[in-house]
Amino acid sequence: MGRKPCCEKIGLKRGPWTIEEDHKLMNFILNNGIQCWRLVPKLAGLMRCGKSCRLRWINYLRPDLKRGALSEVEEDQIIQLHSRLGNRWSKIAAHFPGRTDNEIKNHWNTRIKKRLKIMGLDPVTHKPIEQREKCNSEAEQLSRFHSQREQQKDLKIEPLDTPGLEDAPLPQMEGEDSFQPGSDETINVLHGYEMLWEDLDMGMMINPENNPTNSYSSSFSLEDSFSRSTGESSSLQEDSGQCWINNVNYSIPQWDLFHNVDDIFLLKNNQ
DNA sequence: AACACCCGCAACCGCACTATA
DNA sequence: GTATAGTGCGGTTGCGGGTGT
Repeated sequence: MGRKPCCEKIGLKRGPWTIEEDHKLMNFILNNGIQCWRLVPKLAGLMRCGKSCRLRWINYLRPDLKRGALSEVEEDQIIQLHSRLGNRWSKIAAHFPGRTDNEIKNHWNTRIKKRLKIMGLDPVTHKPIEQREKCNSEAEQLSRFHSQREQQKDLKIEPLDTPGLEDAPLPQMEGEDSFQPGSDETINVLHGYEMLWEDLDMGMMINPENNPTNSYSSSFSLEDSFSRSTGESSSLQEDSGQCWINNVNYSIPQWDLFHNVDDIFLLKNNQ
């Protein structure tokens, strides 16, 4: 059948949002609520499609968003939920107030997936990967590890698809025999693998977060605005937020005034 | 200092689902 | 029952910053 695009695309702006656009969208929604996303850009004076506005609001401008890196506990919960729900990110995100499906999806794809693979777990099924596949994966890891080392030493290395590796026993965890895909025991297995790998001095590979690199969006951040209104400041904000403050000067709503945002929007929508 | 590569994240795209005429 | 509009969701892409050489 083929649906029409949600809006006329000619002449519409794409790409990163500017502070002015954020400001317009925020002001409009706070004053009028959300009734029809298609009308939002027109009424708010934005050259964007409704879909883009919706996404920007949900993923970035919503006042109840929780910013900052996901904690290890949250990460474990995501793994648990993923084992039950699969890639239903919106359902998973529903368990984390203030987190967006996009954020969780990104985190899964960039970190958790790798972490599980390195631990020998299939990120899709949460089952231990087939022995051969696992060996290959281990071989890959070892290959990278060795090649980095050997590159430093400028030495020739042996090929890694040696029979010895294939015959190597898989790490056996307690209760692994009774492992059920999708069960909560996934977490136990994860912790078991972590301990094992840490014993092998591979902790840095499993937990790259041990050496985190602070990243932040150059776009407008509500966390920054909150910090400014409350005087709170994290180390991250001192770097990014302060820089932002120094360079941008415009008024934004005081988010701590909106204790129950849902009520506000429901009220608007019911009018 | 310059370049290449890697990684994380915001944003886009297209399909699916639901409501409605 | 069918077509269409609106919205939600998941997969993918591309940009920008960080890191290594």
